[in-house]
Amino acid sequence: MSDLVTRLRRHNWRITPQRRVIAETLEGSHVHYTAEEILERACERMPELSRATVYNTLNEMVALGEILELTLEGRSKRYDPNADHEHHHLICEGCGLMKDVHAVGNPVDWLPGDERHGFTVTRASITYRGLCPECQAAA
Amino acid sequence: MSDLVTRLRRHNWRITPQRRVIAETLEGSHVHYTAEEILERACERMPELSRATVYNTLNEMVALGEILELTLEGRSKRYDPNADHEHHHLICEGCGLMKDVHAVGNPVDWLPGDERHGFTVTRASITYRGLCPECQAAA
DNA sequence: ATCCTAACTTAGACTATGTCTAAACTAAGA
DNA sequence: TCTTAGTTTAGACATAGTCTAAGTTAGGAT
Repeated sequence: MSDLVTRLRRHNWRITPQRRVIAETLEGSHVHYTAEEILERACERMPELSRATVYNTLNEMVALGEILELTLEGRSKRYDPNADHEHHHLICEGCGLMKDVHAVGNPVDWLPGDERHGFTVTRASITYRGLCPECQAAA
Repeated sequence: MSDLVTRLRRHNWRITPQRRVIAETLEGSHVHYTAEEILERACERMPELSRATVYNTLNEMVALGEILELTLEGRSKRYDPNADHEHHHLICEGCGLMKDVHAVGNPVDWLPGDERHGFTVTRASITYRGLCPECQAAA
């Protein structure tokens, strides 16, 4: 049973078969898929599912705050079902592998007042880069 | 005289009129333009400049390490001529205004060893989000 | 100076990613 | 059953960026 589906239902969101398949595809993964990858995987269970429904559904889940949209390099956005708790991302510069990570402290605190240019700063996300164990071995 | 042009020349890079215009357009700005914006502005000085040359030139300058490519939300990449010293970005969630900022300390130090999953972590960039003074007033 | 070659530039075709539209379908209440 | 709002669909459209093939240019060799 998908916990994401439960959370979505609380928003009085109609849980159609299409939306259920998309939510379960997202949540069942430990990597962050692109919309096209989600379409491809969801179509294995529901072949008539359309591209537009996948894009619409992902955008709506982002708007509801139940999943995160990640804009990283490479061309396409990726979707992270883990919107619950603060986390950052660690990306391998060799192969593109991505991991969720947790940093100590709040990065907002590391930004001095005179660097804020009058902004109210509400959040911060950190993208760490390096080489994963496999790519270190290959180098 | 463009300092970026000087740095590019050191890479034995042929400085053509097109490349000079692109470099000077980049460097003259305090905002980070998209490739299309650079094309548009550079064309004011050199109307026959082609889109392909702008994209090629920007990609080559990124590969040489002389400018930074920023992948932020919104659909297009932006280019930052200030590759020299470490800095992060602060973005207004209201209007999209972006500022370069400097945080205290090195974010790599805030990532505990057991959160590194065996990666060698070489760098980190922080994206701060909030509301600029104008958007606070409007809210 | 002229030739040669490699580097550079160009227009436009092509690809990838994502949005929009209009029509059809579905579910729930009157 | 009828109505209505919400949902889904195919495909057209939009945008960002890359590729290709041909033409141009710069600079070294003769």
